[in-house]
Amino acid sequence: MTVTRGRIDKRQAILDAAFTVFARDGYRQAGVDTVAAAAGVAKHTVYNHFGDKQSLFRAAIEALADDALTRNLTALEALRVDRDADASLTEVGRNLAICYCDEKSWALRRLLYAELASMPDLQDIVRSRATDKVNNALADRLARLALAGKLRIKDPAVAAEQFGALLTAPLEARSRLGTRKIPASELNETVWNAVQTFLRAFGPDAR
Amino acid sequence: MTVTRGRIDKRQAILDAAFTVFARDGYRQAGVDTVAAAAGVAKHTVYNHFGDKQSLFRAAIEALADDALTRNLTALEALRVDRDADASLTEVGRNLAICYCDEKSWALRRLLYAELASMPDLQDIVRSRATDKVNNALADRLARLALAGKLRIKDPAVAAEQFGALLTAPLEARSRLGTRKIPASELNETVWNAVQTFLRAFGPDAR
DNA sequence: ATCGAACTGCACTGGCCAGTGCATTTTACT
DNA sequence: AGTAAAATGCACTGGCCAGTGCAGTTCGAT
Repeated sequence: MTVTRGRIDKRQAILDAAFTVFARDGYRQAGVDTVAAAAGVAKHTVYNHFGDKQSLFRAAIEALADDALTRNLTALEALRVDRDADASLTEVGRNLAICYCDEKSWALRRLLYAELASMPDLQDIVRSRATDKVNNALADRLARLALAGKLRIKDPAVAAEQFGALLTAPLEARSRLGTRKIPASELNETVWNAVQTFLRAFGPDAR
Repeated sequence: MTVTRGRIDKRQAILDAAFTVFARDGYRQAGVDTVAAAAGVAKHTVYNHFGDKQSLFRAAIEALADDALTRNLTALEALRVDRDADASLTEVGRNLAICYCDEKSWALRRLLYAELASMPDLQDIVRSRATDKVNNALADRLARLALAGKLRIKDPAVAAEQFGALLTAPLEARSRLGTRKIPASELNETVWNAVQTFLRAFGPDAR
């Protein structure tokens, strides 16, 4: 049915395996042999599809970024004008926190950080494919809440930046850069702290 | 005068060179030969002092963390009860921002992130030597401001965490993980944004 | 002046791994 | 059934680098 189905399947299998192995071992430590084995594929096949190790890595990062984007955009959908700001922000906060603490997200950030020096463009790729879009979407939704009189916001972009900051920075510290799983109660508390502070600063009756 | 002075000097030279080279090339990519050359020392001397590459790396990280601690604690000294909260917070914010954006700080975070998987204990070392102490010191000072009626804070630890979040997360994004130098005007603006939001949430006339 | 510890220069081993070549087999499509 | 593209298995090269061994030199202390 599908054209060259076997080929496409293998490509995806390699991509998945590459992510798993790179996330576990890191880019340098991971061997192409290991990736091939994890994908159930001959090493040659990997090279046939991706040319060299670096291209494979890039492809894996890009796929990961796209995946993160859709998950984050979905998380934002809980932020609606027709809802109570407090409850809505809390739910979005929780959703975003869960995305942020996902094992895949941590792996992506780790790999990015680690190879920042040797592949500086990777960061731009991830930013333009995921981070920026999520921030913009969040700013858009905050702007609508502000228009509806539910928030007092001068610059939606700054507000979005700070909402993200109040969420992610504490999560980063508390999860110890992703090496510790945050218990649900602590996660909820962190989200609650972020939302409370955000609302004190930007809520409808903020000074 | 000093016992085995020559030895101590070499040790420090190696440590400095190790930091420079590791920061530039990354732990894996950096060669011990390169470090030795940068220190003006024979490779054997490096092994005499530090045993193996990993121990050298750990020692360099620890020295870096200690250095960061003292710089950050100094930065906090601008936060005084006898000053205007706004001006005081802004100055501390600026000081901390400068520490955070320092090339050494970025190098430390990068190396930490990159080797997180292979040396998980490094993070604990850095946290206990630097991060935690800075956060505690900040929380202490905020508590004194609160006692003096200049801030409305329930939990100083959370307030400190969030002040840090409002500062560092935007800086991380805007400097693109340290690969871009933030112009002074933008840095000031970021600090100002953070302080304004913090004061709206925790200022004396916050709701 | 002498002794010993620390340092040097150089050559070498052993392991790791990206990437290649080739002969063979499987798969997809006609 | 036949064909070409894709995949496989395996052996191999070449480069990189941590760590060692050794013979000789410098330096600080007594």
